[in-house]
Amino acid sequence: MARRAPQRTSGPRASSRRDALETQARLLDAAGRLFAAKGFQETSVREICSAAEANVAAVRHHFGSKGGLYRTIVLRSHQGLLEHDPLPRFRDGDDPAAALGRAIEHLLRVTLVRRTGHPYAGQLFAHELRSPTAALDELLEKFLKPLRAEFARIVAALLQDADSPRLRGHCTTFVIGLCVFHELGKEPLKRFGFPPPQRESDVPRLARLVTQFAHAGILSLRQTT
Amino acid sequence: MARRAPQRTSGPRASSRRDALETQARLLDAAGRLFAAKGFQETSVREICSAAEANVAAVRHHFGSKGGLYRTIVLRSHQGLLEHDPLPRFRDGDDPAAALGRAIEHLLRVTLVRRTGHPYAGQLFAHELRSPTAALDELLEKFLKPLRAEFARIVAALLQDADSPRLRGHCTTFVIGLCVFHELGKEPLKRFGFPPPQRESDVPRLARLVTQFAHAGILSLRQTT
DNA sequence: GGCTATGTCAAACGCCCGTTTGACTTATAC
DNA sequence: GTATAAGTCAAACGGGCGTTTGACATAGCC
Repeated sequence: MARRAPQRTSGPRASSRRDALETQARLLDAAGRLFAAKGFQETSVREICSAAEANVAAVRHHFGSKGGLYRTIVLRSHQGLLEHDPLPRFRDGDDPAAALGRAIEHLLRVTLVRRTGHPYAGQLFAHELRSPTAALDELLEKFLKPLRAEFARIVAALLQDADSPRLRGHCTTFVIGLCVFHELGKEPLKRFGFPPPQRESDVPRLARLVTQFAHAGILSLRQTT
Repeated sequence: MARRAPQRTSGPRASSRRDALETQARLLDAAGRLFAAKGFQETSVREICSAAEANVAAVRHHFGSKGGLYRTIVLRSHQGLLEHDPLPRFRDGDDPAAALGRAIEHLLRVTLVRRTGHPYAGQLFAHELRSPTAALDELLEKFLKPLRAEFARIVAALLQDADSPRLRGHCTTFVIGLCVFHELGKEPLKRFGFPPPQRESDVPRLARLVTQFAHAGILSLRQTT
């Protein structure tokens, strides 16, 4: 059971606190990129550490575990999202149609485009929608719940007298689905020649189409049987 | 390196061709259920064989590999789908609004409800949409492509003079997204208190809402800027 | 009878996974 | 100077995975 002593092959390495922060940063960067591209389950610790030029034990040392690293990334992405792209608030008296347009453009943007401050939030979020894990109810609670509530308020204003919990719920699901499907169904859409926009500048055009479509849909449900 | 001889613990088992078919059937049944519930990657061969009361080697013997078993299941599900729930065809002269309603109800039904003849097709399809693998382009080609083409023809008829490849493509994506999102986003929807219908009898009501919403949305895009 | 093909089984193979170990190096505190 | 804490590293641990092995049992055929 005698453990062979590790043999130093290269020269001595620095190990100050500053190096530690750099290692953490490299791990966060590589892991964020890989988790966003392939999801938690499909990304291995060895893969992350290889990309980050770090030792596998660094994950445990700095983040406790693979899950801890992932949680850190999701949390920071969400934090960056809140800071750089706050959800536009719909206030009483605002034009609900305009608010719908703003909310849809916002959701499409943060879902599809790599934004500074939270470059992977959209893809991480999409992976969580696809297959939520226990560790990530937090994301649903902190991000998706307020987002859905915001859409629901706009939808309620548009439905006017026809508003009811059931109808509002369905409409809200429809609108969010219209936006999120572009990311969720990205792969099949690509294969059929309709790749969702990835550039900032292409979002408004799609947002206008979705908004017009959704707005007309909601209004039509005011006269429902 | 001497391999210990396997010791028979229970009495002799029959091993006729009829038994073989039964074993295959048990494997297909258990694997279909598990693959549909958890996806290919997250389901292990040992798990399948345990549920099917079969030996792990049976998978290789009857289907070549785990992938072969999965391919068989996807293929049979698609076959059953074609036989039991053929896609309603939109013919020239049909009312496009009615055709849209039929197509939407069809897609919601086969996606959400466990149908006899292909009980797992919808969920298997959703798993493939989430994370397609090379082995399953076949499903996209055989099922999703004709489906999308059918929706596209209905959309084109509804758009009338405003029809263009780009607008038709977007509208088609919107409509399919509206239907499929109920399955793709099932988990979050459940957590927010809006579980998608699982019973046959609940589908028409949702289908009517989606159809009205989508119909109004498409018509509104006839006057686009 | 004997022969072959087919099916089943427990056990093992080889690989990859996340995690852990313990020696080593360095920065900081006393 | 010495002790302590922090960081890095190669190597191993323990377990799950899909797959493979080879003995054994049975069915159909000569």
